[in-house]
Amino acid sequence: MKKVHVKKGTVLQRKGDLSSKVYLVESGLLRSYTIDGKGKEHIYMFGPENWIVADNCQLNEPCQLFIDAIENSIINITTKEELLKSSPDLKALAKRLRVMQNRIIMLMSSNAKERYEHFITTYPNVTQRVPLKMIASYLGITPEALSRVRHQLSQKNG
Amino acid sequence: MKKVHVKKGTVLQRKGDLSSKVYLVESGLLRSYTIDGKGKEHIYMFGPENWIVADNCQLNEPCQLFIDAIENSIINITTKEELLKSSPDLKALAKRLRVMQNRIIMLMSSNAKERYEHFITTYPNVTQRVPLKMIASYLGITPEALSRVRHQLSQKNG
DNA sequence: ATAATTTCTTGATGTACATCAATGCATAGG
DNA sequence: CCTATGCATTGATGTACATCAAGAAATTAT
Repeated sequence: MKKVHVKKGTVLQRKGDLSSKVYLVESGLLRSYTIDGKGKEHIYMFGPENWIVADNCQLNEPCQLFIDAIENSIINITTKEELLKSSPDLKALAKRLRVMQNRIIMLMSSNAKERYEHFITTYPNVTQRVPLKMIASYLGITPEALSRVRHQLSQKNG
Repeated sequence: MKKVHVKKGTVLQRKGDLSSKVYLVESGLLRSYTIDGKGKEHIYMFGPENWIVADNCQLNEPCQLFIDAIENSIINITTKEELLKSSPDLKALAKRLRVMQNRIIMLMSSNAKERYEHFITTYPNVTQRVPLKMIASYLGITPEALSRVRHQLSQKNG
């Protein structure tokens, strides 16, 4: 747990970094965000005082978010390994957080087709077991829109 | 930790219930969802085998989600109190999960105006400290759209 | 203070998806 | 088995928001 002062504009983490840390904000304001395929920024989270900012990615996998300071800030930095040592229950929750993070990013940056493709790769099992209108409801689109997306995709793939 | 068999269609929790439980799915498939102001359903999560389904609401506050079984299922039911007893660290994470849950529901069910109103009540501090284009980026809309929403709102409130 | 850059606003136009409506297919219950 | 209910698809139309463009206001740097 290392305390540091960072200036407005300081970049703490870049998408693709491997050793993603956990930032506890003491004062100031952090921000985490992604950049989508079209180069558009999507803010995932603001981190004001007492907020925890982190990328819920797999340990040792390239992370997804940029994190920077948008005000001069005082923050405490920890590693995920350290946190896991002190409370191993977190492991189960980490998966859950990861799923939710991906969902939020998907909802902010993907169109209907991308959402559907994301779903069938994430939940290959579930896809076969529920009516399409439920998948549409999960994706935040209408059954009609999903039907048209599927038609489009089936054309393309034969 | 009580193990129960539930039939397809069984409702385990209704929006507004006070004693929201945690459901560990052993086999089968659960679903959690909200119903928005227009009566439209939005699926928050599917819970297949080994998934945990729960409403990340405050203890003793009315919950937000409906939970039901969409296949015959075997599930283990726990209370949140029980979980907190066994690992008190969860408390900090619970807040985080709650924020994320609300965000997901907002992204699926709210238009630009509702998103902005939701933001200023959730982050009254942050609103004053960041440029509007960042708020727009957080809300999943364009700065132009946010500007028009704000214009609309200022008309109404004087 | 002045210039340079960024932010915010406003208008015109475009588009992805929603909504509404009708029809053919499944699936379940009597 | 037949009927009823729900599901998926397709077409026509509507709409909220995106995109593009330009100018005004505010902020930052020199």
